[in-house]
Amino acid sequence: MKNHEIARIFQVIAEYLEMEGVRFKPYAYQKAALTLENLKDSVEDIYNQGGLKGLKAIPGVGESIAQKIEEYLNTGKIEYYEEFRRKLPIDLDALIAVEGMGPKKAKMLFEKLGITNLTELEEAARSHKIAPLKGFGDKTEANIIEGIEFVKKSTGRFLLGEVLPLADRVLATLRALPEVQRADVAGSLRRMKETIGDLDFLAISSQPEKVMDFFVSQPEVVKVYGRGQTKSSVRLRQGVDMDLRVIPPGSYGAALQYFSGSKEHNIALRQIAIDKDYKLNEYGLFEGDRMIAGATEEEVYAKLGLPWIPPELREDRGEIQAAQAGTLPTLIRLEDIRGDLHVHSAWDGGVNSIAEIAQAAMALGYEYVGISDHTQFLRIEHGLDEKQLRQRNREIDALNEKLRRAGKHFTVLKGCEANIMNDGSIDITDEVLAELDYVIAGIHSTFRMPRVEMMARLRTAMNNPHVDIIAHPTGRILKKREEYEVAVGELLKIARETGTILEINSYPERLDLGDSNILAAKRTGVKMIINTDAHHIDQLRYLPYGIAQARRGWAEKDDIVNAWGLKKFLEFMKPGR
DNA sequence: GCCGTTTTCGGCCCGACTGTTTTCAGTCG
Repeated sequence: MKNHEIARIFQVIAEYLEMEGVRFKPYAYQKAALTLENLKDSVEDIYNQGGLKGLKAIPGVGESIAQKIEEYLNTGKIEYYEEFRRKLPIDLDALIAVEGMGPKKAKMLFEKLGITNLTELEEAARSHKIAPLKGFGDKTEANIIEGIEFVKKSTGRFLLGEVLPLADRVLATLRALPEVQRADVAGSLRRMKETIGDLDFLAISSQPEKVMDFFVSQPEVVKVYGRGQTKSSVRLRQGVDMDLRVIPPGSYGAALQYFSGSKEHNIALRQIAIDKDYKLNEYGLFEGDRMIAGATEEEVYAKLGLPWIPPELREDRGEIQAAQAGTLPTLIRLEDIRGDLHVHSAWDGGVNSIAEIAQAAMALGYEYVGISDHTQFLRIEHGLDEKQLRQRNREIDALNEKLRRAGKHFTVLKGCEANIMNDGSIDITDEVLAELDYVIAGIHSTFRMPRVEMMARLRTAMNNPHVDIIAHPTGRILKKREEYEVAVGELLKIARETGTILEINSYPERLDLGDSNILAAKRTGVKMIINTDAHHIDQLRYLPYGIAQARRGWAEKDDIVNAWGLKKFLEFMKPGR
């Protein structure tokens, strides 16, 4: 799909415009980029069927942007963008990925020091060339160095949400090949880790040659590292490396186990094999020279005296002991989820109407959906004030009435994503909060607060009898920003004491709480909720990423409040309303 | 550059914070 390519270009155009200090236009390009990113249909199809007029029907796309899409579809480039790149030939994306660096600073550093990329930025910062510049200083320079270090730590890894759709596509194509009897994804992707280094595929095939031919000649391959009988490695245009191994059927389970990892889990498993005088490797489980298991994972685990362990648990975090004791958790599944409670509507600048959201949620088989628009503090997100919240509530009431009359067993809940101010207070009056079905509260400003103050802030918010759920509790942004100063142990204790639910946010950059915090929450007896934070109905499909985190954190149905029916869910909300 | 149940022009993207300054520019949500 060209949608993503064009969205990316629009995003960079927005940054270039920002750089030049142009007002409002960046917003228009950003909005168009967001819409394209989430569009279900390909712009090629839309253009082929409806021409320029069809493109202009896309929200946020007008005359000028439609023409640029047309230009890209016809020529593969957009001259407006190329012009910017000639004028300011810098790796803008990489530079502003550094926390604290924005388009303006990037421009300044290019003009004064000729900095075009991360390496040059780091060199300049380390040799103290940046601090003396007007508008910069020692702290900015130190922050840049810190930011670069964080970015470097996470380079080479991709978000689960970035690579999973890609891997699914490759896997589906592999499985469709007549020469392939079986194919699976292994590695950290199978374990659904939040970030992925590279993709490992395994296959059984009677004609490995043909499978390898296919693998190395996929349209997105830009580099072939190697092509052999049993293993090939390639790099895709998206920057991801992929391996494919063809495995003999008798070893397939052992190989799947071995290449799924984690390394720590495998070491522990091999130790069990050694204790039984066996040997375990990627070819099978051996007693002396005799293979006693290998075709399936189940038989490998069984011969080691263990039930099959779900890949998400394979981190040597106690899953082997639990398996031995027969106490493995029954992990939460996508099918268990009854509703999504963190969804933004057009009321706060999201894309879709509440009716559209309800429709989409029903199509996903949900029993309820909660609208959680931003509140007034977040002006940029068009946060609602009390009056607007009430207006919106009336719309929801009317919609519920309509659904009821149509005989639908579906409920739209009235919520909000309120802001936790620096002192822990909420930016909406108690009176209006009490009129909602539930309240999510989150921190959206002043992240660099010292730990003691941050915890006091959170404690105050969680003690508020109207605050039911804390959104993205640690504030981390994967590959971009560390957690804010949260003492997770203390947070969990307060959550338990106050009956506050902690969110598992499914947004691919967040996945917050993360897996180990989820496990800690479960052990503390804190309830959680898996939400998408969707700003567009297509983002309701982010939920599996949150489910994956929850599964990695050992969560079961009982731990997750939106796996409960509506009545039980509502009864669990605080009695402050 | 987009958009319209007040508008085809004039709004939209505001407010807090940080780090730099001595009144403000840049960044972030």
